[in-house]
Amino acid sequence: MTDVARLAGVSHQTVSRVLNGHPNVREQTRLRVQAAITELGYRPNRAARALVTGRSQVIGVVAQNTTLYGPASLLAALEQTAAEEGFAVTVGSVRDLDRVSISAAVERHLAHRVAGIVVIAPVESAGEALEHLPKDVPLVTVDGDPRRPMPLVTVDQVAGAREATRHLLEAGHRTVWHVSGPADWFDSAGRIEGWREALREAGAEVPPLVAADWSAASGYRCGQMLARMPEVTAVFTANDHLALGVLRALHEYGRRVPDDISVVGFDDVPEAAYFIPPLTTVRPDFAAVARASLDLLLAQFESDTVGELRQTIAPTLISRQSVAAPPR
Amino acid sequence: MTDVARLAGVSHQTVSRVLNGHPNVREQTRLRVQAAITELGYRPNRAARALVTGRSQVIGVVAQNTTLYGPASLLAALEQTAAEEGFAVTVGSVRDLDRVSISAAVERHLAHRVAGIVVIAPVESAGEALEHLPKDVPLVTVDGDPRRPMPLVTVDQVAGAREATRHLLEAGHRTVWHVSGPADWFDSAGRIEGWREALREAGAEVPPLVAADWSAASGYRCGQMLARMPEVTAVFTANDHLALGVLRALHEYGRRVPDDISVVGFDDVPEAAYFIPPLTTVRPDFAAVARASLDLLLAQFESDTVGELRQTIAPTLISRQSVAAPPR
DNA sequence: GACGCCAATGTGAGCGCTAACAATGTGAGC
DNA sequence: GCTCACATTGTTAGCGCTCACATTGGCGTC
Repeated sequence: MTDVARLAGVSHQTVSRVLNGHPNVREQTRLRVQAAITELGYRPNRAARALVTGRSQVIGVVAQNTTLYGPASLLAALEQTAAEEGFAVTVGSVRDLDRVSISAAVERHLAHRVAGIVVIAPVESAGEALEHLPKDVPLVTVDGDPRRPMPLVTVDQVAGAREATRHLLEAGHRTVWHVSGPADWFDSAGRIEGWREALREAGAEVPPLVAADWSAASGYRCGQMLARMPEVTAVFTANDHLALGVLRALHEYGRRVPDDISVVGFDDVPEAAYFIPPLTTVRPDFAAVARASLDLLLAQFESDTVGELRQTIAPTLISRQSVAAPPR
Repeated sequence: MTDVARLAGVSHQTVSRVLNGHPNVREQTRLRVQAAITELGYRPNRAARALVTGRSQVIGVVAQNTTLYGPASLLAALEQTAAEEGFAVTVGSVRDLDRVSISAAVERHLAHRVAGIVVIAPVESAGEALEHLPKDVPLVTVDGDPRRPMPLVTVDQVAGAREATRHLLEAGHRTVWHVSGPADWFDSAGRIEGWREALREAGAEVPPLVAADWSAASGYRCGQMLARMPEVTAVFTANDHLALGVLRALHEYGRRVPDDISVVGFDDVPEAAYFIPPLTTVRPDFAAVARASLDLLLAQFESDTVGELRQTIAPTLISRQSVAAPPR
């Protein structure tokens, strides 16, 4: 920086002002400084800036399994959005979403003086951890516990599930079965709730819940059960991979989709359109979630609004060929 | 740090020594300092350390589309491995893998004074960019151009493809068709090469290449073509999503898998075992790739071995039910 | 007992930057 | 022409840490 200043014939402070887009710099000076920067290939040291300002232009993300489609998409969207705002993103993935692991990951981020933290905390066990975190950095939870008083962005699971279920009822099915995600995920809970609500609203009978995890494997096992129950004509699965497993089981038992049984998934993974048959599913808007999360962080940077701030992102039903009227 | 020093009754330098595990500190002193750290909830400021040492404990990753299964898995594995070594990972995703975008992403990482950079550079256009990068930071490419003299870690695409093809030939097929990935990806090129080699070695006829991209959609379109060609009895697709598209097309045209046509994929995505039928595929070892990449970086930290260092990770064939003998 | 050696600790400087304030220059207004 | 306000630039002091070197004390050696 000193070199740049010397070459441009100004003080280092003026260089700093140019770098930070300070208003009171003469146009001519600015150009001279920029020329010097280019000529020397100067690159500001963000570590030094972080030291003096106490905040780096980095946002920390805490997530559990960034291999799953949902978290991976969200992470990518966050990175994209953050980059647009001039922030870098560091990932702190975590083996389990328990209190100790989350605290450790947050501590790691704090040691780097990140400007803010996004915690993807979709399970029960994460909730408590978040309340006991140091309060000295803006924090937003995604898919977190709706009952806790923290800045939170979530996909509207209830609305999505309700829409999926209603879609099946409107196709003429008397009721809809649900293969749910793991019991401790808020996503599961929300989807179950939406499913139940839609059934109740329509006055339909609520069949027993079929509990699974998120994997195609467990979907397959549940599918083997459902396939042998002739009264099952419509299934809403908590995600697309479960749907895939169900589809395969139904196929093996010779039950045709959608002729004999209709299936709706959740997530709209890119290959859902190429399942056999193409899957009707619910698409969450990850970009919007990322945008909202970042906005909530940015808002906290400006004012210290410790907020009950909350954003809910509505998902969209994507209609394909896995839904039809029930057999008569 | 000063506070900790005062509370422990030592100098700030001694605190620093304890923090960095320096040898010449009396055990008793170390304990006193650690007690003070705990009591005050002191957390070292890594930005300050980065400033004085000129390197932060952060590794920058440049990648294009971290939503795809391969890159996402690799990123997660890198993060995991880096964490074990005490490094954080920041992601710099990039819209296109051209020279300008890559340079910009690398520059962003350099501004943060990352300790090293991993570039996931699976396409032709990335190669040139990498040679013109500033040399002042250790850098490793993953899935990059094998012809360029840089530290490189790759999955052995050729070996994987050869194994997949041979597996089909050994099942009795006269030849194997290949649905390839995008032409400018090294992954595609390697898989094509392995496929050709295996056919030649077996003295089998080499059918025309069917070129696609990585998506299930394009697999579906290629599948529609292959389904109508009665002489096609075995297909090796460049990834599992292509296989999914092919499977659906074959299904629609009434060609049974594996009875009429056998299919092998590449990647072993988690749901591949639940395709209809379960997909025989080739599984790359992302954890090993991550490990090797990090080792190559760490090696560069220690000595300034500007290396022709190169690591190739062999993938494994996972045999499921999408392969059988050809119809007679 | 003087000496040297080494382990353990302290001291001072400075990494590259920004914040706060000080010091200039410039033009309008009288 | 002088003053004042304001735009522009410079100066100084750290941010929290590590590095290089200085200092202290204990112990073995001759």
